[in-house]
Amino acid sequence: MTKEEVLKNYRVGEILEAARRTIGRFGFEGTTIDRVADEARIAKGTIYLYFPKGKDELLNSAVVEGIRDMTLELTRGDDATRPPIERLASLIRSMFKIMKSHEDFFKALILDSRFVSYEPGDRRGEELRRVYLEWVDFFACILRSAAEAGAIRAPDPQLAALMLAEMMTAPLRRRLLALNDTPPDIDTDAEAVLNLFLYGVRGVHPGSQSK
Amino acid sequence: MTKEEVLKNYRVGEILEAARRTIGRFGFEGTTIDRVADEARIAKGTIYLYFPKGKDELLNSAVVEGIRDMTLELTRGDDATRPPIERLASLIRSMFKIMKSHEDFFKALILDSRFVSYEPGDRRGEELRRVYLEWVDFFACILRSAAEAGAIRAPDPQLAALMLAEMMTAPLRRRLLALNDTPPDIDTDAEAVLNLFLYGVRGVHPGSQSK
Amino acid sequence: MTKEEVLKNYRVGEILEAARRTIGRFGFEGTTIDRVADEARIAKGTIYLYFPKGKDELLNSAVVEGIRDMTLELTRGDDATRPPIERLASLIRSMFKIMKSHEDFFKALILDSRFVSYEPGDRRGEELRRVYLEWVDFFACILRSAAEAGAIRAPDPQLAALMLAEMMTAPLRRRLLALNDTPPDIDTDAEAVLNLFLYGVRGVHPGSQSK
Amino acid sequence: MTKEEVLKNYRVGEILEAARRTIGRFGFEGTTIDRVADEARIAKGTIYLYFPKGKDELLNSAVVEGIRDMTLELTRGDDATRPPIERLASLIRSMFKIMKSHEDFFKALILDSRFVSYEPGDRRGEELRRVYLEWVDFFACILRSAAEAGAIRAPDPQLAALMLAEMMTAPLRRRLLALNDTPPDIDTDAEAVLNLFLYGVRGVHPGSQSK
DNA sequence: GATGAATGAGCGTTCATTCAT
DNA sequence: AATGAATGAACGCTCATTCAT
Repeated sequence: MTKEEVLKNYRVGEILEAARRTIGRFGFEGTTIDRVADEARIAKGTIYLYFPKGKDELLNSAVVEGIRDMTLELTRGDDATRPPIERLASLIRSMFKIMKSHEDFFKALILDSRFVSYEPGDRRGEELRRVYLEWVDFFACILRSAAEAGAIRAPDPQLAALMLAEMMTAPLRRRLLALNDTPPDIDTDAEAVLNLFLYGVRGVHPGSQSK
Repeated sequence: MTKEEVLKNYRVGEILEAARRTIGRFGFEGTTIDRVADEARIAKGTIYLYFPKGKDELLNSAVVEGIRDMTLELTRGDDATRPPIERLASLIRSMFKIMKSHEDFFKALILDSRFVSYEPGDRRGEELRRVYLEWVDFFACILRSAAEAGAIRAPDPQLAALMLAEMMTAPLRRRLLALNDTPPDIDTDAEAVLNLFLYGVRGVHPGSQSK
Repeated sequence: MTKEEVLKNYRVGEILEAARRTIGRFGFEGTTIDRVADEARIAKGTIYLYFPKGKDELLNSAVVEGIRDMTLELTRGDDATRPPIERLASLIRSMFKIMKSHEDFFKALILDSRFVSYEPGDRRGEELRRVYLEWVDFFACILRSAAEAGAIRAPDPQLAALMLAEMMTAPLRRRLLALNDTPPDIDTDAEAVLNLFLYGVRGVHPGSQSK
Repeated sequence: MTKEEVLKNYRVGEILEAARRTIGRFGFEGTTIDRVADEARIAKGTIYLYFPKGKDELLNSAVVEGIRDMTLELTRGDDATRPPIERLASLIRSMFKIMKSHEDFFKALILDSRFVSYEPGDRRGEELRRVYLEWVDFFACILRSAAEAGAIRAPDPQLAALMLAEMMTAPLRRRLLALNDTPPDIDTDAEAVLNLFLYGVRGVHPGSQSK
């Protein structure tokens, strides 16, 4: 990679990060090119040097990269050799940590998203779909192998993964909407999600299982 | 209620419905006062007679009323005397039917929402929070009483209800993002959600439970 | 025509006139929507109520209507029963008067024109072409009938008409470029054009013809 | 002239030529510094080394030089010893050839020109005026000497020359506006212009002159 | 009350110009 | 001298809001 490309990548990354910060602070609706430029401490016109297709492309890339990074961060701590249930438990805990560390961006993503305003077939929508699908499939794969190992029962692993993904947003949503007064720490939240996902509300709790 | 108030309520309701149709058709971003007025077959200025605080107030009210209506529709078919698990099963199925019948609006709500662009403390955000909370609490109550009856285990019924709510959006999201080729019918989806919610992926399936 | 249509036509006319004044004052390049709005003493947004297709459409319409008006004004003073040469002479004189009375707009039209920036087949270009052609053909018809009457010789009346049209811009261009110090009055200019067009530089001058 | 000056002149010439090509391809409106730089295969900033006064100066110079070159090319084929009418005829034919060979640039010049957007007194406008005047005067001189020789009658040679210049654009304009279906070749066009200029529509045609 | 024409602040985008390298 | 990344003023256009009718 030439020196120019390195610089360009660096700039693109900086702008995307500024975009995510802006989205986190002002929401998607409140994210203007001016604000992103301010956040990135560059001039408005400079944005268009790196994102000639304009605002939509920029925001889309920011979100796509955000999800991609998250997936990477998630998989970095993953150990495929461990038993599937343990892996799952560990991943869910990691996920909560990740969500915590990008809280504002996630808030916007969950509560103010613009996931599929695109016409079906629009390249940008496709990209977004793909990266989201990758993330879901990462979980779905684990579930599938766990099911094959007989550790769990999952007739439709993709759907189960999707539901897991949604479940993980629940505590965040609760916090964001301030529905509870004293939010539990994220480990407790992670436990709750894992628990419900594994055993359901009727299932036998590992702890109570004993006896 | 005076005759004027009746008329006013009627108009307000019509406008809100038009707003929801517009949101369903064009998404939140594509919803302009012009389009809502067109959809309601009234003049643009008239909207400001009934919503003097402007567009945000209108959209917020439309969403709030939409959720409220949904909650009402849901509770209408509910029979509090039945066993909690049966109630839950029935409610989840109803929920899928309701989502199906307002598919476009739901799509916008889930994928293109603008839930909390409001500053914390903003009255509109509060209202939205409250009506969402009511809906969640309706489920939470059922879960609590089920737990007290020993039918389920739910240390944090509100969180469980929230997770259930999120889980129900999973099949819809899958359909909307076209992640699967041949979407199952809504009854199958409802079963899957109920199943995971009750027994988790490790739990004993009712069918397999037997023996 | 309803009252609304009358009002609308009036507004459209006012805007087009303002556009022509702006073109006359600032040239095509210097004509911005803001300036046209200022000139018409209305708000910028109002322009878009009457010209929803935007600036290009507006400027195009302004030019088209300008040429059309000119053609109308020209034909108003025309008497088709008179001998063709006399008609031609009279029309040329009228033309100079008209150019004089819209001098600024004409200046822009001749020196700063944007006649065919349009892609071939563009509706706007077609309209412009048509109205220009109508104007040229008006002269071409007169020339053709004169030729048939034996009064003149014109193997290609349309080309002759075009050349006449161009010839008439010569004195204006001379004035605009200030190529001469003391511009002759427009009657003298009209005479010169008529003379050259009728007899050429070698032809027998009516005056010198005598002898 | 120092070596540096030679190089500078060479660069200036290349840029001006690139500018004319760009004007020919994209019109005046579509001519940006970026495109000229691309066309000249130099960096954008380099243009400002040679044209520190900016874009207007550059485009103006390009046009001025274009007209100057054309005048030079025209005079190169001229033979001042021949009888004036013959000279004229030959020059008109040359002119059509020149216009043909720079068709795109001429098209822009005639139909999309920006001749006098300048304030009166602006140096650039003066330069343009001067070079145009030179071109016109070249013809005017021929006409004057022809008149003195008694070959033609031209009370105002400059105006006659201007009209001749305009007349020559008529066939080109006809072609550009596609007003005729099957454009005649340029020799026919040149004949038509010469004929009208010499004899007018009433004049005695050389052919019919015979008797 | 109801209307919709009018408004103008604010946005996304372009591009002539500058200047550090 | 040559570069091209960076700049920001200026433009076309949208749309929430107002107000005379």
